[in-house]
Amino acid sequence: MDQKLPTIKEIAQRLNISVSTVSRALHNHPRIGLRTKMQVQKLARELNYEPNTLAISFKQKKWYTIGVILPELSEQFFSQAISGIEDVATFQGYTVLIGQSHESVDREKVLVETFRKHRVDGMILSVSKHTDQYGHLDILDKYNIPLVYFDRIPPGGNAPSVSSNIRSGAEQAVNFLVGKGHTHIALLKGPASLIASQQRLEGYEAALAGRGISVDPALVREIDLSPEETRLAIAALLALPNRPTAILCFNDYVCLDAIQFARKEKIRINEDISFVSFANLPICNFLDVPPLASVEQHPYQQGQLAAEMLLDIIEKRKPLSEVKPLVLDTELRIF
Amino acid sequence: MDQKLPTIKEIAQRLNISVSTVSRALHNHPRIGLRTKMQVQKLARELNYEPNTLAISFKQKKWYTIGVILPELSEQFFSQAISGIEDVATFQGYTVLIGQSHESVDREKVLVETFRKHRVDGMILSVSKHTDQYGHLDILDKYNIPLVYFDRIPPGGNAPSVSSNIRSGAEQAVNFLVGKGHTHIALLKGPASLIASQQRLEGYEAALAGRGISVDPALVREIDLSPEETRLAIAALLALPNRPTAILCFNDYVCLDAIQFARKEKIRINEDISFVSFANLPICNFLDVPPLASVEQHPYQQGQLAAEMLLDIIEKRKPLSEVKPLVLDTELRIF
DNA sequence: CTGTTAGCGCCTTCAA
DNA sequence: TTGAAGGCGCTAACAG
Repeated sequence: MDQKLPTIKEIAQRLNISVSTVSRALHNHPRIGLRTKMQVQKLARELNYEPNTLAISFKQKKWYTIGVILPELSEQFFSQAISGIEDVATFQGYTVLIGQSHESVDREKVLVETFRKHRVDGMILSVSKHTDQYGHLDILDKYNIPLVYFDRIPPGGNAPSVSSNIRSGAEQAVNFLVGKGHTHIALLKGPASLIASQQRLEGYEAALAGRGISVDPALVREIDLSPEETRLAIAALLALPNRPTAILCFNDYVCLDAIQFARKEKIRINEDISFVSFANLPICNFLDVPPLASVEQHPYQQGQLAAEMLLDIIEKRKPLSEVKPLVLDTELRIF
Repeated sequence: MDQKLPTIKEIAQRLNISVSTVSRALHNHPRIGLRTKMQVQKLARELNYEPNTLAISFKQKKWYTIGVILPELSEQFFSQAISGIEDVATFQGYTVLIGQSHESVDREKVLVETFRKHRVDGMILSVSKHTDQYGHLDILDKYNIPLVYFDRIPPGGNAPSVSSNIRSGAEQAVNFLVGKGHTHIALLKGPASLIASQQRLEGYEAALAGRGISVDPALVREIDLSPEETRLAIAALLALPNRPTAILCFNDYVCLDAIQFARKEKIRINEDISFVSFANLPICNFLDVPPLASVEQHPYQQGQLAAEMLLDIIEKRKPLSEVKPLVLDTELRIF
């Protein structure tokens, strides 16, 4: 039983030298006797010495850990993102604490508090879809805990963040549909609390305007992303005197729900009504009738960039004033 | 800027008492003056005092964190599991470090080492599908770091673990198919390194034997779960003089791949060949032609149980000798 | 080149 | 009921 791990103190005693010498030898300090250095390192190896990270964290008031709070890991968008975050963090010697808000503001608050109390060095967070106040996040500033928003970012402000250019993504999608001859295009936009909802609308309107098509407000439905509201929205759209011939969905999950409901109403998918959405999740590849196209948002890369941004701040490689929100271009994946 | 967080030392100074008194007052130590206690707690509240978890971790050699290593979070089975783990851990005051092996043994090793060096209090791990040696895991014993295997458990031994009764799940599935009139049932079993592969085979054979159907070895294909091998297996099965009329797939992802390939070969899904699989992932609900049935494995609950088991060990609520591998019953979800 | 000292924040004997 | 002292493992400023 290696129960007790060796400490530098032990090494020092065995070698009859001081702990500081051991510490320096272990760190390859320049002005240290070659002989002693060798001795120390040899013994350290023999004893299987490993620095106690807990002690180091304690001393340096830094625990080389970042906290990541995402709404829902079973959404592939977020699970791919966490991979990107994890890879970068690991590479830079950090570990990743994970927490899911499950779209609950309360859980989000609790998680932020927990991570703060655990003194993580920084956080990456996608706000829950119900988050419309940000006091629990602003507070992190006071504690000097850097925060990078990921994908779902709060309105206004220019806090550090990484997100995709949803507006142009929506334009790409609508232009694609118009190119296919559609003029009656509906939009399932998300809840007002997510600025990405507004951005979808802007892109949608801009694209239509660019093609000289007027916006029919009846075709724009706000939903909370739940299957139920999606169902209602689809029902409402189908009940319209002149139905849309295409629907741009908030994301692939909404799209799957929408397709399912539409199918129940005997709509022939991508014939009677064409579907286009956001995210381009792997799941789409398994559908026999996927949406016509989906806006790729590169979650893995976004995760990487968010982690890099956060670590830049933590390690002070960049002054905070130089850290700008990062907006990534999307591209339309056509099936 | 609250830059500097208050410490008990500060409180002590302001109140002209000793740190030990403060410490005790904060902990509601029995023999402490009511007046002093009140004073201390009041000031603590005013200063927004919060114990430094880093210091406490350091002192107690315990950092109230567990490490979880899973193959792939974008597989819903594992992302649901992590939710269960997270919920239990959070509830008991622990945080969760996450790492994905991405099915690479090397990454798995690195993660185990990283977490060990970070002195996590315990780990939960699903071995990668290529893991066939366990030295990197056995070593944790020496360091007194408890480990609970989750779902993918190593052969033999009775290390603490939580997994489903795959054998009986396979029986359920095969019986279901036999009930539908199938006698020619193929099995896509997984790699030999996963004991769950063998368990599938056992259940498959037992069920067939029970129904008086002889096992045709040509119908049992070992695959590594990659789409490519799935494709080859399907091709091989279709090339058989008398094709199977049903296929039991290793899990839903394999099943989706299999269905996709079969469809390309003009097979009518669940008519020419019926498909049944394991996991019952949410994704199945979005398929217009899902497998006929899928063996529900309750990943969320399994995650919870694994976390509870691990925390029982960590907190020594149970002697290690009493911690037995836990095998959960599955149930067949019919679509 | 190496040793001594002090301290990070907290808890826990041991004394008073 | 309270205080003083020591120590967890490591680093770093200050001395030789």
